[in-house]
Amino acid sequence: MTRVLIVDDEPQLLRALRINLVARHYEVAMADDGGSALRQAAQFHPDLVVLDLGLPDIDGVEVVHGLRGWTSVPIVVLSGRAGSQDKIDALDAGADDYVTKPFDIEELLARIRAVTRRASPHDAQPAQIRIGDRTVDLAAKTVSGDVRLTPTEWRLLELLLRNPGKLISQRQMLTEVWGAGYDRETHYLRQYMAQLRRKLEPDPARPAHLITEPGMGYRFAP
Amino acid sequence: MTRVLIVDDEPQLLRALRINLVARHYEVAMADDGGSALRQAAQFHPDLVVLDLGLPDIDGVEVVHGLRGWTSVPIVVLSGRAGSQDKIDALDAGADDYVTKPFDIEELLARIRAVTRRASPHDAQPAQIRIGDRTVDLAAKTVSGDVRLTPTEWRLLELLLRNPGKLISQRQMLTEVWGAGYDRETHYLRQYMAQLRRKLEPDPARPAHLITEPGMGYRFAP
DNA sequence: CGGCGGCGTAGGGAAAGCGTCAAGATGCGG
DNA sequence: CCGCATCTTGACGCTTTCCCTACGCCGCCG
Repeated sequence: MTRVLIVDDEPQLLRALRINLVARHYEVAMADDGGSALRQAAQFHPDLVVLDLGLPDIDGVEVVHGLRGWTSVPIVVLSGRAGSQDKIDALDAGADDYVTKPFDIEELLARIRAVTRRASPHDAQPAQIRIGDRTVDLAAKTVSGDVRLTPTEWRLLELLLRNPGKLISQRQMLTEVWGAGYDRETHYLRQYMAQLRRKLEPDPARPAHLITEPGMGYRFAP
Repeated sequence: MTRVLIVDDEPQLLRALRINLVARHYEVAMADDGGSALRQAAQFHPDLVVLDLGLPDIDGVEVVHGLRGWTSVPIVVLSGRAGSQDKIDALDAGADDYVTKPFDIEELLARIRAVTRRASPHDAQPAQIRIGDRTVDLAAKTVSGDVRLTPTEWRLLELLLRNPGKLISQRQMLTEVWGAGYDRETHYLRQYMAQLRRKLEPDPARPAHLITEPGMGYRFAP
């Protein structure tokens, strides 16, 4: 299920979008200014952000910058301003698409489908991954043997499993799982890596797949 | 250099786009109907396709289908038709963006940058460097043969490997790895270069790739 | 021949980083 | 309002890594 964060200061537009998206089985979160948008993005971890440029507190382009500092989530910008320079600024700041108001809701949905499809090609690859004697399915969010993981554990595990063999730095893990501003909280990592090892490793005391690289980060060894 | 295939049946628009793209250091190929577009795409292997919907032979949406059958190259559609249904059809066929004529050339270029930026990190293949019988991957921070390096060793090795064949002065190594103020601590270098040789060189006593230039610095010989 | 500067090797103590246990917040659904 | 699951925070041994000192080797030059 695709998770969408809608950011707009007009309640009726917010409401209209939410209804349309929920009807199409999107999971929706909402924000009505730039500050709460950035906070929501860190907490909600959307797969897509629909962002109005005309916000009461921060300029929309700044919100794009703020998001791009730590995530590559697709961003579709809405705006009343139809000028070319506005579009260029938003796109070059890191937005993926730019739609001018008033817009046709069906067109917006098609553009949402387009950027979402482009951003998630990893759904095509086999989602079944073996860790010791357990099997993890990232798409179905299941682990064999009646093991259950919390949302945070899933985000952390997914990040590691999507980059098999590659070292993931502590900074990257912290910003991608907990959001920007958490780069120093390294003991969150120790805490949750320990949990994952307890739940997944055959011998949690001697991890064979979720490997620590001291001073740098962690690595998933297939 | 990004390779772009432009498909349009109006010679003057074709020409205008080519000039603008070449000026921005894109590599450009052109086609003026659907058939030659598909043929060109197969031969030229573009990183981006700019596609006019109104072609003399095949409908543009069919061209999108034809391309999507075998490639995921980004497609930006141009069209004179501004109706929502046209946009939806093109986007759902697999296009990444839809621009209605007449359009501002700068806006088109910004949209080209946006879709290219989104698609390009995909073809990033691991940069592997050979040292003797070992293979080093700087991105994944791995060395073949179960060799592990410490953070300081990685910083030092990375500096040398990113400048193959080039002499790196002791001063530069010390300031970049240990920070300003450590210019005199040359014995740190001896210490860690010895470690790297032990871990990477086939015969650590006779280094063939991590080479000392007495009194000056060190050099990586590929 | 003997001092000297630059280099390579070895080992030990200090510090930073890590794993673990445990308990205090927090949020959610009943 | 309470209980439960989850997320934070704190404290304490243990391991890895880093920093530092000491020593041997080699070529150069007086």
